[in-house]
Amino acid sequence: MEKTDDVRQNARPVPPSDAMDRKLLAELVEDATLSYAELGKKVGLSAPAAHERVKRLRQRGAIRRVAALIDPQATDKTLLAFVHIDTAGWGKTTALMAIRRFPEVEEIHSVTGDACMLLKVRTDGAHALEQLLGHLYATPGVKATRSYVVLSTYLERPVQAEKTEDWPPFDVPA
Amino acid sequence: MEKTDDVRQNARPVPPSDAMDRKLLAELVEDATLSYAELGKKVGLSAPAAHERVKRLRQRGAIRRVAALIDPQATDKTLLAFVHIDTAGWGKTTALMAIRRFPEVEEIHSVTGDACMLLKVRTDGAHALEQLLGHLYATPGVKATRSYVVLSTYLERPVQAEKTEDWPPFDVPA
DNA sequence: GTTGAAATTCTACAGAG
DNA sequence: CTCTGTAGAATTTCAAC
Repeated sequence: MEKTDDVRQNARPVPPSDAMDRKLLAELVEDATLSYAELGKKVGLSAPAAHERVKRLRQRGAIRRVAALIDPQATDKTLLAFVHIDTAGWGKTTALMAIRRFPEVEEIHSVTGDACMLLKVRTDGAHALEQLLGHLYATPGVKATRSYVVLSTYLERPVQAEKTEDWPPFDVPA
Repeated sequence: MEKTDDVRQNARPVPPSDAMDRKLLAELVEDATLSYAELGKKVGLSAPAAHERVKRLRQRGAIRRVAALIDPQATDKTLLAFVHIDTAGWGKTTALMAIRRFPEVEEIHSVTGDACMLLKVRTDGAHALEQLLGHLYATPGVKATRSYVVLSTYLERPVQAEKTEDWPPFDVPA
């Protein structure tokens, strides 16, 4: 009947998240191959209703895209590293941004702390990382880099839909 | 007719990558909603051929899963940070691993360098990050943490299928 | 938002190059 | 190993409640 009596949906920078959308997103993050019938059953919705909401989530940009997550080893990306970069000045990032043309570069962030830029890179061995670092040092404005080579990855997952609302007290873990 | 007369499929630790598989993986990383007909057309294969190869890629584990990539803001994850952790000793990571129960934690790696562990976390603001850090400090073995808060993300993408085979000389970028 | 049915699409299986 | 063509099955999508 009513699409929804919540008008916030049209408030442009709207966070597209009510309880049901969260559940849908959580399922789709885990497995985006589900049919709308299966998806609906998991969250307690009919197929057409699930389809309608997912379509909206896509339109709003909440779902950016659906991607196959591949094993890095399948494409010979055996070495994962985080590279901290110290630059001279700030605006000079445009030259640095050129390294995104290398598929080995997965993330580029500007950060607070004792580094300016932070890269996540995945190469086929140490030599390829060296080549990449060579390009970094050849980039105008790059003063120094510090690399953190990953020994083991214990967890690596895409952005989760769930959020911890009520944080438990500190002395709980272990 | 023949499922396949290629026995290599059973050669266990096979790197699943020939030229065509790479192209398929590259397309599926970009958009996994393509039909086998569309996918085949993009890489120069018929639908059944594309289907057969993709099925193999899934069996081999080259394709781990198909996931919806969502906008962090859609689920109120406005703050991204990388947390370096210094621990006392190494094996004590089991207690630390408990923090994976928080959906805010996206990655956990052990790394070389001046830190032992590296976390990628995405929280709803600074307070939630503080809560998370509180749990970290309350974890046995955690000596200190250094957080790098992300100001801007210029690039963030899943593992790419392509690989740079021939690295260009250093003085090319800019 | 739900149910039911029609239309379209895709998947899977033949045989042939 | 790949292509064309077909049959089957699943989905998406539209209708009405």
